[in-house]
Amino acid sequence: MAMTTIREELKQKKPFTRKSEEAFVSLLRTAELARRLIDGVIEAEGGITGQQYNVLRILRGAGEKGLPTLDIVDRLVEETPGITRLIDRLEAKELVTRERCKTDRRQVFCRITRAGLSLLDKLDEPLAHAQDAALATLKKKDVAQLLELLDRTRNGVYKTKESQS
Amino acid sequence: MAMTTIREELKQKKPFTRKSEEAFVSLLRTAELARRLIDGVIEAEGGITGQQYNVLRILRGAGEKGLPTLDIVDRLVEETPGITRLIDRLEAKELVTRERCKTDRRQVFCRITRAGLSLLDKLDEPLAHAQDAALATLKKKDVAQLLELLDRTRNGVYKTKESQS
DNA sequence: GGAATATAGTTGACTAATCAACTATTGATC
DNA sequence: GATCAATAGTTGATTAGTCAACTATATTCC
Repeated sequence: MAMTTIREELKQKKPFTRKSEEAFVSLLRTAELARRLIDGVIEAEGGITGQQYNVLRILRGAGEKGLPTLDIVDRLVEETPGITRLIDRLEAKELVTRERCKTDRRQVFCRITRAGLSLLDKLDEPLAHAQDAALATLKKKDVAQLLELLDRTRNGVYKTKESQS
Repeated sequence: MAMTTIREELKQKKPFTRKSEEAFVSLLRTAELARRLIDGVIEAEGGITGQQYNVLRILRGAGEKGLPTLDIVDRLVEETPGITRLIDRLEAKELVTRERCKTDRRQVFCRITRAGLSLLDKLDEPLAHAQDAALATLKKKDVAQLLELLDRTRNGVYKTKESQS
């Protein structure tokens, strides 16, 4: 079966009256499916959630010295106010460690553990495979185009948000 | 300030090694921001969540006879197993009614109320405004292109999911 | 150097999402 | 027409997300 347009997929009788609405719905729907695909792989292979994986990736990128708790939030794909408890869970699984900073005792530095790193290693290949497969029908040029359009969309969303406050 | 690429936005030091990963991250991030923008408008103007709004829209489209509970799930932008309690909340707010079907007593038909319809009416304009504003920098052709690329991405995700099972 | 303010993070209360197990009803099969 | 399986929806238990209030530490500025 070949599902194509967002309208067919959501079984809508009438076409969208506004293209901007159609674009929003399609964007949200596509991202939701992509997220479930990725989270499924992460859960199956690593036993952690997508958010937890995202934190581990950020901490891998941060290296030896780690990162203060709230700096992690800024780098998350999906921001959350529940960062403390998210990291609690990662600490319980011994995938990260926390240590209060000596020069500024308000800050708590988070670091990824050896076990965390090897969990990420284990996930690299299956994730790459799923992502490549999902975008296999898009040519290089198409992916570049998609990236550019998404960049512009984000900037538009930011501007709209600013103009509201 | 002009945030542009996803890499800058998430403060990544190194560029993505795979374009497919970059596309996934950008897609998820962009959709997340779009969702928060839309949900913010819906919450501010209507006092309901984005999911609840989505259900009301579906029931408006279904018309007089309403729709069985589980048929709503298939039409949701973001599927949820919590449909029963989602509709419980809408019923508590008197935005929908439920009635057991007489010919098949397993099914429960959900219908939008007068109050539900007028809440949707109230939201139409501010939502259209926000969506149009967010995509204002994209030309007609760009939006069409974005829609097409998202359609193809969804199909790729579906195929990948199938091949996993 | 002491009061006011800002920053970093945690906690509690509440709401919502998820998964599995369950009830009720209908349809299929022999 | 009794049994077995399928469908429609609900409920309970667990986990996770959200918002506001709070503690502790650091900075500012008179």
